[in-house]
Amino acid sequence: MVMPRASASIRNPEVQLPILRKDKGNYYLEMQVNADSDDERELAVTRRVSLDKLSQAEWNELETQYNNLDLSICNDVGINKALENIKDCRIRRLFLALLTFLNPRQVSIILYLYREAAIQDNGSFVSFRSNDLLDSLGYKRTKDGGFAARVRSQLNQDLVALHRTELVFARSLQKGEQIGAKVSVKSILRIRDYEIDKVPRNFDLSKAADYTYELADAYSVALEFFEDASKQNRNVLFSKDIDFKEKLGGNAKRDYKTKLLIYIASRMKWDRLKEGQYLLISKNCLLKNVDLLGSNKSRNNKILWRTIEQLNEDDYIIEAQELTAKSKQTKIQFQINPQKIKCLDI
DNA sequence: AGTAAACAAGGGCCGACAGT
DNA sequence: ACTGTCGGCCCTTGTTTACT
Repeated sequence: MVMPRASASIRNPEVQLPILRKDKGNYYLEMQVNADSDDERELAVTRRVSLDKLSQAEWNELETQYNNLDLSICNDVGINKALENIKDCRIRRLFLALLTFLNPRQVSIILYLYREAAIQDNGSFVSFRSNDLLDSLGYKRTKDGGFAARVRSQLNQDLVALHRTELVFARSLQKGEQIGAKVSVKSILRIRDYEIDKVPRNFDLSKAADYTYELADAYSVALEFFEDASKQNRNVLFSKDIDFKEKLGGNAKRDYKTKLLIYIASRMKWDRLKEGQYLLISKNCLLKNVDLLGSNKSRNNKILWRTIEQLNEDDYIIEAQELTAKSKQTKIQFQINPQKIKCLDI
C-alpha cells in the first residue's frame, strides 16, 4: 500500500524536491510526497536518508553543493544531466538514489525477494546470492561467466538505497473515542549481513554504494514490510510466476506495466476486494499513479490502455472497461484474475 | 476547440571492449 | 574483479500538423 506513494516520481505534482534538514542534531536528506486531498487512500510519505555520520565539514560541503543545485530542471534535461555538476560521487549518488527511489529495477528486486521469502519460508528473512538475482532480472553474463561491473555495482547501490532510505508515514488509529495517529519509520529492507567469496576483499557496504563499482556475493536481508500470512493479516498475494525481467533493450527507466500492477494490488488491499468483485478506479488516479503525466492527454490515455492490455495478455486482468458517468469523472472497472493476484480476506 | 497522429530530439540503459 | 568509454537501441516527450 505504501509502495505506489513512496515511488512517486519527480514529475508527480505532489512530490517535493529534495531538501536538507537538520533535526535535533540529526541530518537528513529527504523528499516529501504529499497526500492528495481528494483521496484519503493516498497517504503522505517522506522518504529520507539519515546522514548522522557526517562531520560538520562534510555537512557544510553538502550544503554548498546543494545550494548550487537546480533540481527543478530534472524534468526538462533529465536527472543525470541535472546532477552532473556535482563533482563528489557520493553526493551525486545520494541525490540520484533519492530522486529515483523505487525505480523499476528496485521494484523487481523487491518482488524477487518476496518470492524468495515465500520459497525459503523463514518469515521476513531472506538470503540470496547476487548472481542468482542478476540472472532473474534478466541480465546477460559476460564471456568469463560473471556480470559486468556496471550491473553489479548497480545492484549494490539499489540494495543500499532500499536499506538506508527510511519511509516515514502516518496512519490514523482508533484510540477509544479519539482518533490518533501512528507514525511508522521503516525501510523497505534491512541488510543484516553479506558475504564475499574467495579472498576477503576489503568490502564496505555503504562505501561501495557511494564510491565504487563493488558488490558483495551474497546477502541476507530482513523485509520490513513483510506480514506473515498465517497471522491475522490482509495480504495481497501474487502468483509465483510473476515476471520481473528487465525488458530486452527496453527503457528500464519507465515500466508502466509493473507500476500499474503494483497500484492495482495496493488498491485491492485498500478496497478489501473480495473474489468476484469489480475493482473500480478513477482514470485520473490511474494516470497519476502510473506516472503518465505528459502534456499530450490522448497519448497518456493511449499508453494507459496499452498497459492495461498488456496486463490482460498476462492474465492479471480478465476484463477492463471504461465507465463514463455524466458529470462524474471517468472510472475504469477491472475484473481481476484471482489465479494471479488475490486479496486474502481474513 | 478538442483529439489524434507524425515529427524530431534526447535520455537512459545495456553490452562490448580495452585497460588496470 | 573493478573502471571508464562508446555505440546502439528503445522509449519518452514536447511540438507540430492534420482531422473531426
